[in-house]
Amino acid sequence: MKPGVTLLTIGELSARSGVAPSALRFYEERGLIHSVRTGGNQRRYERSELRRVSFIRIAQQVGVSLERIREALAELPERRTPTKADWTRLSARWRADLDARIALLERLRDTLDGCIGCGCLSLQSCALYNPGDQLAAQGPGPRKLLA
Amino acid sequence: MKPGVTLLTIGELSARSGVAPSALRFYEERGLIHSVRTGGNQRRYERSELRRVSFIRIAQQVGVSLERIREALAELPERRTPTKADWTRLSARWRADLDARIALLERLRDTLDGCIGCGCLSLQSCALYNPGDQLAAQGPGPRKLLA
DNA sequence: CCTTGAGTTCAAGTGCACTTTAACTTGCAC
DNA sequence: GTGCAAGTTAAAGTGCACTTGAACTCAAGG
Repeated sequence: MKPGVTLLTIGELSARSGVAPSALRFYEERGLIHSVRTGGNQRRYERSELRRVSFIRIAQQVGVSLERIREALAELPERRTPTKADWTRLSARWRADLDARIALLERLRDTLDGCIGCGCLSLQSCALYNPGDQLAAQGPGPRKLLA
Repeated sequence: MKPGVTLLTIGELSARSGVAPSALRFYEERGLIHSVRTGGNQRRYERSELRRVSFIRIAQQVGVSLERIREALAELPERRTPTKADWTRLSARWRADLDARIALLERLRDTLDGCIGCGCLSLQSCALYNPGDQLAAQGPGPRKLLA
């Protein structure tokens, strides 16, 4: 066994990432991660896939859809460990989005208290709910939350 | 017509809140909002319901589930405009949660850049992904994201 | 060898948050 | 009083992110 070429089984990747095997297969189906196959058709994962999986989970935690994550990961080299430049590109792309989400959360936190005194959370005047009618204009549904 | 008792139709509430009528009926079915009925069985909403709807949408934007929102709203007086104390209670309840979500987002934003240099996003060492193994221990699935 | 736990595929099922459809009724404007 | 947009219900459908089940194969220890 050549050192450094230790591939992970799906069970091992699952254990190390905390993601169910079924979810890992699902991610692969959707093109978010990749595997090589053994002679007996079993999946084997390179260690770099662990990094991808962790990235997927982190992004999900903050509400990014799998499709958006797939797009982002598609810009990383398909099977090789990403370089500094790869991560920098991805980071820059998402920064505005993350900043916006942070701002929204902070507004909610700060305004929940603030509104208590100001009679807020009435649509006409609430700066939180109605920052330029932008939110309402985007239509209903959780589908569009990060659009 | 007594002044101050202007009830809203579902269409009006929809227009003012930016939430589809079907969603409003759905919220009512789930006990998040309430209506009174006309002789002909049509819904009429008090103005205070507008405040509830806006609250629902804001909370959804930051990833709170309808069930959690329902619980929160259940602590507000069912049909009456909430008092300062009502909002304060609700705000205090959610504060820790919101703070945690903000912290996670900020960590992702700051660490995405940081990890570029530190070889991070490998599960062993990444403080973002693995703050005390807490996230992984919570199991997979977007269902539990805010549990 | 043989057992057994881990892995495989494909199809169907689940939970959430709604939307759509169909068939029907109300209520305001003229 | 009549027309028609806006309202009503119940049931089925949709999109996302998975999970579960059935039926089967692989791989490593005793």
